[in-house]
Amino acid sequence: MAITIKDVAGRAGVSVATASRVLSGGRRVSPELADRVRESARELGYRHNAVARALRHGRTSSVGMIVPEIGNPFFPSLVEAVERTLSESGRDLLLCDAQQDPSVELRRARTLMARQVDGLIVIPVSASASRAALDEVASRLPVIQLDRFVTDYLGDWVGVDDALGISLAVEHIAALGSRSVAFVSAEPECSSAQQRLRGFTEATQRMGLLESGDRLLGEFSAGWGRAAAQKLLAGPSLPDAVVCGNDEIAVGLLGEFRRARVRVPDDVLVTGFDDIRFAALADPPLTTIRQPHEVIASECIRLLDARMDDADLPAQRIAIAPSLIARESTGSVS
Amino acid sequence: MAITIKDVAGRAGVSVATASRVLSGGRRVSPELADRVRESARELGYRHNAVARALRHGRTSSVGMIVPEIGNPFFPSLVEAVERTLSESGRDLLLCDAQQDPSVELRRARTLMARQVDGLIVIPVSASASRAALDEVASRLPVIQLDRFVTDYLGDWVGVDDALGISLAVEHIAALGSRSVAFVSAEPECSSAQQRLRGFTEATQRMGLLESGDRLLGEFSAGWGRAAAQKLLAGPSLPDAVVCGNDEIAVGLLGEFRRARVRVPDDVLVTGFDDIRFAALADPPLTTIRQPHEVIASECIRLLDARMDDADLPAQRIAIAPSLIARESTGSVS
DNA sequence: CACAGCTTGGTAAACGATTACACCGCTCGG
DNA sequence: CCGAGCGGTGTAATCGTTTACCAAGCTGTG
Repeated sequence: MAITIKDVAGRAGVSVATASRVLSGGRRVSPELADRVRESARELGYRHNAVARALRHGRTSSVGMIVPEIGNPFFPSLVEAVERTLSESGRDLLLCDAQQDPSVELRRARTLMARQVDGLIVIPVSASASRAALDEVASRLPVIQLDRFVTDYLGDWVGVDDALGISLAVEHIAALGSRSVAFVSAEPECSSAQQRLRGFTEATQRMGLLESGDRLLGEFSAGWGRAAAQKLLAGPSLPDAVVCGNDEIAVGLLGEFRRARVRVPDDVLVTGFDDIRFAALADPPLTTIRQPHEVIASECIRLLDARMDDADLPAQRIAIAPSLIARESTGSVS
Repeated sequence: MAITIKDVAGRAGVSVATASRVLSGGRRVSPELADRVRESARELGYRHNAVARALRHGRTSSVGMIVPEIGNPFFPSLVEAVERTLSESGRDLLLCDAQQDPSVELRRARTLMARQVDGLIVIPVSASASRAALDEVASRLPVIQLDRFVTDYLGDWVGVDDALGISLAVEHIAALGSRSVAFVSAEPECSSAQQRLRGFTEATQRMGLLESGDRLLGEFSAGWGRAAAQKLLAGPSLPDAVVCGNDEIAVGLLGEFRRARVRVPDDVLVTGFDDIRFAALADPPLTTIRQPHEVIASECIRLLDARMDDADLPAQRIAIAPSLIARESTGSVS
């Protein structure tokens, strides 16, 4: 068995209470005893047992996080930012992957609750089907929705202003002279998809642009971007610009356009969303909407802490403005 | 306060022992009492407390994992596979990011130990500087090194056979007629970089290829790929092929070649390593070495479990063969 | 000089679950 | 008819820590 505080106390010739006070800084302890305890702990290689401490305190100093699918290149950067922010206050992250499945998401939420995490950060898989998990958790724990939210669910949320982001993209291509524009995104299953769609509709109307072709809604993947490009190519004429719901779609689309010898940006402008690591490396480099991960993560933790402080705080929804990163896919920089 | 097993027992009119036996299946309990307990638990919305259970059992049913940098696109897929594999046996993953810094890595290892994880999976940041963390942990916990390993460290490891992978790439480009080949990779700071470098040296010698230009060693990033491409372009002549240490480097290199109007594969062949999500979407699609994540993850957990079973098992090093994925960057499929 | 008040240490009770052990009442075999 | 054995239940110890409470000793003041 590992060294416990009892062993440390024994070797130092003090009671466990004193040892505990020295090691986790409760009350004052006389210098000589404190030294003896520290020395003894060092000699024995004592390490505190966070499980026992958590049981006693009723807090684990850990936060759970459920992500729809960690393999999706946008989420790791958010996870990284959250993990870093938490570590600044000495807390750890328990990460779970929902495998894009609301029932897995619910199971994960339950095990995280069982592990007594102090709070939960959820990027919901679905705007509707994730409600069950959130409801169940929220009755017992502080929960913050990150990035995406559940429709009509009254809870805290922090994320990027998706509609604004898309409108930045639309304004950008309009300013470059585009008159007709297509939208390739995901079915409005999660809030991001919904808000981006709404943002697109509103912005195009506001700016008096022609919507060319149907809105092509599939999923947030390069494969869908490819398929959508084929649909566009099969149509009577290409739009002046294609606004994509995320970068993966845009990258897939660019690949298909390239294969079909459609030149970007000469023949058609293309924009993405998220500014994932590879957006700048695409061919051509992708104009996109950047999400400020660090800000989003730190607002998320701030909100979580506020909620932990006061469960009766009114729900907050914090939408953070993204920014447009102009690259060659919308302008001949070369 | 939350509902405890005491509340459940009280409401069902039985002792906590009986309630516990019903709820976590210890000894047999008479059907009527069992029903009463289950009913009472349901009515009260009882959820067990995994912290208390862990303290009692001395096991947490959780595994820690330390990753050099979750933002690096190769790691999330490994994390995903590990998480899924663990969840099959009802265990959770505590994920930590080492921020590419061995001292952060050590701190993370310590907090994971404090949390009493049942085992630890480490992708070491450095082949030398990560030793301290591993030594400290290994004396108390089962540890498996994943993907990378520490030099001369006697511990379990599971990963891909890096040298073999590179030799696959070299043989591939040799078979396509290349006579001169450059190697662009990272400084041999971690074992992957070391093994890939060794694999390159051995394979080129074995096949009698000319090594063109110096080996260009920087870091595993697209930025370095770009810089390396510029160095190659500045040289007297391009090699027939460039073998890259990973996909990010290759993608950066492709971008720079494109800008310089060097045609791939016509003027020069390029290969990557890892088969990250974006490899197939690069321009041209990247020939690369695929790592079988699922196999690696499941072998990793198998080894971890074996180690947990018997701490005295001799150390195992499991190198899994990768496979070559041929795409257009080494052949004019179009 | 006596006593209030402060400091410092120890004793023991939590935290929530599991489980060794004791006990009770039944059944069944001799 | 008695005792052994067994199935089912409760009591209480336990996991490692923190901390409320208590006691003892010391200081300083009226």
